[in-house]
Amino acid sequence: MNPRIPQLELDNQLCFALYNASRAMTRAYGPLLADLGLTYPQYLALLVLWESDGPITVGALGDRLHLDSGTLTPLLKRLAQLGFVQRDRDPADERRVLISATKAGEDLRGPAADIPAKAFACFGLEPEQAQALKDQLASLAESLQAA
Amino acid sequence: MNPRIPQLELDNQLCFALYNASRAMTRAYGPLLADLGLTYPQYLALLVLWESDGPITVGALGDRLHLDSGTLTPLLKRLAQLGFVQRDRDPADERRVLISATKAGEDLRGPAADIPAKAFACFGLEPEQAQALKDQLASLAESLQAA
DNA sequence: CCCGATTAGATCGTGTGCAATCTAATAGCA
DNA sequence: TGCTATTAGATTGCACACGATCTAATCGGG
Repeated sequence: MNPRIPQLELDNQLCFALYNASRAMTRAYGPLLADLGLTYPQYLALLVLWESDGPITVGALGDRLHLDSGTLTPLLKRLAQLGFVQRDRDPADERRVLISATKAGEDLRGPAADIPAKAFACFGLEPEQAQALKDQLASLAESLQAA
Repeated sequence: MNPRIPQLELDNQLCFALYNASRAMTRAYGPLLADLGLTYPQYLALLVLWESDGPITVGALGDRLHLDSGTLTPLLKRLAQLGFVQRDRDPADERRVLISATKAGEDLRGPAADIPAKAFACFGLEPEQAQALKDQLASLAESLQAA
């Protein structure tokens, strides 16, 4: 009935492969993060906080994760509710809100350190392959953001 | 202050590269699809309908896209509201809902045929690279779903 | 110093994702 | 044939994403 249009077939779409793999990855992290009481985007926010030298603004966090305040504000409020981060107005510039990990947030770092290896075990990839794939994806994201 | 834990650094995470690239891809498709009045997941649903031989159930659509009824039911209702698909109970099995593209939905196929090429132009990749990346992502998704 | 422009977050509305539960319909077996 | 188990979708609740708008605070030129 339908004339085939090869470039529209789902299995030919890089975009779908990416979309599907990304959701599969998030699902794979789910159980690992549930042990810590975190969602995947919350985990990403903590990764940024853990490697930052002191408090950072919502904007800086957003630059790093490519998320805007519409996403981050409620996410950070939930993390604060859970006791993992603090949100304080910057006295030097009252427009800004400084985010920092609390003691409880810092204490998640230890258990979290095991997660990447556990996840990696599900990838079915050699370390070099994973590295190469990561680099290709970073490069692709850059091209897409430039356009 | 913070001891560095390399395996927790954001830039070392394949998961984040994937998450970020996927969102960048969806954003890149946004303007192209807005011309047709579609969101990205709605576009994916139509891709499946366009290549299917007649009406398909919600479940079959979900199998193809790896989405459950909690996501698909409202998405398909919106597509129906827009006039692009029809939802009919299967007379042979009243539990099932058959989804089919309407005339208006079929008519989107022509303009949609240009979209993959327009998107591809933003990838900064050679066709063989894109193909290889797609295959790697499909393989990764399969490993993740198996685990 | 004042005022218009910019900036940082917050808020709102819409549309996914997804787990959990619910309901109706079919299947399958005693 | 009845009854229980299963199945297909729908519904609910929660957490993102993200465009658009709002508000308060700061900046910068005159």
